[in-house]
Order: sequence, then structure tokens, then C-alpha cells
Amino acid sequence: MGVNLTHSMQDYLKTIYMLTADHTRVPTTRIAQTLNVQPASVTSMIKKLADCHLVDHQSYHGVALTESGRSAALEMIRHHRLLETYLSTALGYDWADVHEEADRLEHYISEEFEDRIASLLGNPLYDPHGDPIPGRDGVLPPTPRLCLLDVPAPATVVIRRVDSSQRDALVFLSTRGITIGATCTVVQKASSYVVIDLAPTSKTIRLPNAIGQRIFVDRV
Amino acid sequence: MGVNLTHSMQDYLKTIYMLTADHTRVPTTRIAQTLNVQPASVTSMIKKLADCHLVDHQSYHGVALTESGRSAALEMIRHHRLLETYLSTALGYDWADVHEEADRLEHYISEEFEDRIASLLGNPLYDPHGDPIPGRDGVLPPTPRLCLLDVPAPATVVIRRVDSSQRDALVFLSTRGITIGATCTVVQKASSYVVIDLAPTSKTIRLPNAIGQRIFVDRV
DNA sequence: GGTTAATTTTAGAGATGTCTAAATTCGTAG
DNA sequence: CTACGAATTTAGACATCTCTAAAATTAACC
Ligand SMILES: [Mn+2]
Ligand SMILES: [Mn+2]
Ligand SMILES: [Mn+2]
Ligand SMILES: [Mn+2]
Repeated sequence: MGVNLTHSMQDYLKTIYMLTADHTRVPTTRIAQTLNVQPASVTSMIKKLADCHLVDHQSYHGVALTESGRSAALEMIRHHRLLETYLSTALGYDWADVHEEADRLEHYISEEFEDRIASLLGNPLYDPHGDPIPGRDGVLPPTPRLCLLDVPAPATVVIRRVDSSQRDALVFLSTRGITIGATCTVVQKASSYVVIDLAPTSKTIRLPNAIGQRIFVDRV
Repeated sequence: MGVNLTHSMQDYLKTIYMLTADHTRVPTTRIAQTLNVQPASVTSMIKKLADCHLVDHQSYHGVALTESGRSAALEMIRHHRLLETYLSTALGYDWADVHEEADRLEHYISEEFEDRIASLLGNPLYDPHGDPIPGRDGVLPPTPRLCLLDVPAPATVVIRRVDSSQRDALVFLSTRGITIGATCTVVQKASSYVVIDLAPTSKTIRLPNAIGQRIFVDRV
């Protein structure tokens, strides 16, 4: 039973994990949309995962991960985020390009490979987008959640995380020098945009809300 | 048609390439043994490869690569040997451990990944076992072919390549400090073994013919 | 509470890559 | 030159993961 997970099983587990961050059950259709497959395909994979005790499936009422399903998902997320960090730090990839490569390789690296890149990187806690990297023990560092748009106007913040789900936004940000760890001052808040001064150059940047929404910070 | 090759198709092409180094056709059974599958499975895969014009199959008379089959095989061998070199050089893998990891990853790295590790390694011509790495253009550097056992007794040589097909032999050699690029002097040749002095320490090592057979050198 | 629309599951099929068992072909030994 | 044994292919099956189309279930509205 469930020791050897196929590439597909791992993708489903990872997706279910992501979609159940709020600890509720996730409906079939949601998984289908995310993985770009038909709902019928999801149902049949869910059955297989349930047979392996990786998910809890209640017919017509969605699915949730079991403890072992959660572990398997976190293992895959660890691979993904370590790979992204490695591709960025050691191989010079742009942060907009790491996802695609990591999403394939995550299924095929060995535990030795995982350990070696983790160790070379100094066992990092966050990936290039600021997403937390689960430890080998499955413990997840805290996710930066304070949104740039929720910071009142005159305030200095450090950029801790960006939403990495849209490549365009990542390119927009890196083009303007906005990266994880950068310090900036929020100088003006309008209804549809926010203006920041980016340290150390004090370059002034106007960010549309659609972008500001995707940036998470710590106040200094 | 043959643009997108599956993992399996790539493994078959690589295997056929390896088994046709002598430019003859290779029989079905030989491929089956190498890939640990049944001859019937080889026949059905060969048909598919022939449909894609990657191999030339004459029923009951074996198979050979076409030009495009050869290119695809060399592309996979380039991935494999670059990965082995990278795992060894950048991640500190032992040369006995690189094969297994590279054999999986070779199918899943992108051309960008290939280019980046090649460039970081300084576009190496040989992998950690001394096997030649095909260029992006498919050109293969020369394979060191002078066997240690064929060198007359008092002679100084540089170790250029070892047969990497048996893990045990690789462990045996690295345990004794024998690596690619090492210089040694052949001091005695007996019928069942050869004695060498390994520079720079002048450590004397007696190698059984079964091992010596697997070492290829350049005379100095 | 019954009807209806959306969601979900079931049923059946195709693609891929493997297997076993049976049939075919080849080459050689008598 | 024929018959035999080995190699190879064919035939039919199974596992995996996907699809489309049809049936079943749910939930919500009147
Ligand atoms: Mn994936
Ligand atoms: Mn990321
Ligand atoms: Mn392989
Ligand atoms: Mn090698």
C-alpha cells in the first residue's frame, strides 16, 4: 500500500494540500480546475488515493488529506521549494522561471539530492518567493501574511513574500528591482494604487493594487 | 511524429545507441536483457520507434538507429554525463553514486538546466568516469581506449577512463585513491594482476586483472 | 416537499508500456 | 534439404491515467 506514489498521485496530493489551507474539504471540481483535468478523472484518482489511506473521501462531499497524505504533500512541497531556491541561488535562474523546472524535477530527485542541496543552501526556511520550506520533519516555518495594501501610509517595511502564481507579476516586480528582503517605505496610498520608495536607491515606484495585493511584508 | 519522446522511448534509444557502438545492428534479446524487460515488450517499442523514424527495424534481423534516433540518444547521453559531472563536482556525490541519480533526472531536465550546468562546469568534455560528453551539436570527444593491461611493464600513465558499469569496481578504485587524471607507474605485470605506484604518494597497489581491465590510460 | 440545475460519480473507451503464452521465422545441424 | 531449437513477433491481457457521455446525487428555490 501507499509507499510508492506515482507522479500523478503526488501532484494530486500537493494540489489538495494547497486547496485545503483553510482546513476545509475541497470539492472535486476545484481540484479538476487546478490540475487541468476533467472532474471524472479527479474522482477516479481520489478513489485510488483513498484506497491508500492518503485522503478521506466522502462521496459528493469533497476530499481532505489524512495525516499520511499531508506528509506526502509536504515532502513534495519541500522538494519543490528547495529546488526553486537551488535553481535561483546556485544556477542563476530568474525567480519567474524556477517554478516550471521545479515542478517537474520535484518528483524525481532522491532524498540524497534533497539533503545535499538543502545543506549547500544552509537549510533555508524560505524559497525565492518567500514561501516557507517544510523541514524534513514536516514542520512549516510561518508564512508572511501582512499584505502591503494593509499597511497604513507612512511606514517602512521589508518585503517577505510575493504571490508566485502569476508569472507576469513576478516579471513586473523583478524588472523594478523588487525582491524578497528588500526594504521600502510606503509613501502614499490611493484607492487603486500604492506608491513606495525602494531602498537603498530610494527609487519611487507606483504599484497598482493588483500587484500590491500580491506582496507581503514585515513592518520595521 | 517523433518530437516528444517519452521516458521509455528515450531509454530504448540510449540503450540501442550503447549496444550499437560497433555500428552493427542489435538483436531484440540484447535490448531486452539490458533494459530488464521481456523481448515482446522490446518488439512493441521498436515498432513505435520505427513509426517515428527513430530506428530502422528489419523484422527478425535487429534494429539500428537512424540519424534522428542517434541525435536523440546523444542528447540523452549528454544529459546523463553532464548530470553525473555536476552531481560529482557541485554536489559532492561519490562517483559510484552518480549514475542512478543521473539516469532518472536525464529525462526531466530542461535545455536551460542543461546549458546552465554545462556552463557552470566550464563545458566539460568528460564525465567523472572519463566517458566523453557529447556537445550540444552531437559531437563526441574521443574515448580513451588504451587499456591499463595493454601497457608494457615499466611505464608511466595517466588514468583517463574507467568502466563505470559495475558499482563494486568503482568503490574498489575510489577507496584506493584511483581517480580520473591520476598519474601512476606500472611497475610489474603478472599473469593475473598488475602492480602500480600511484602518484603523488607512490603508494603501491596490486590490481587484479578483473579491475585492470576496466581502466584506460594515456601514456606519458 | 417537489422540481431543477449544478456537481459528482459511473461506465466505457483510448493511449502507453508492460506482461505471458502462442505462433512465426530463421539458421544451422544432421 | 529438412527438421529442430532459438530468436522474434503476434495476440491478448493488465495497470495507469486520462477522456467523453450518461446516470446519480445534492442543494436550493419555489
Ligand atoms: Mn508536479
Ligand atoms: Mn515558490
Ligand atoms: Mn534513464
Ligand atoms: Mn558516467
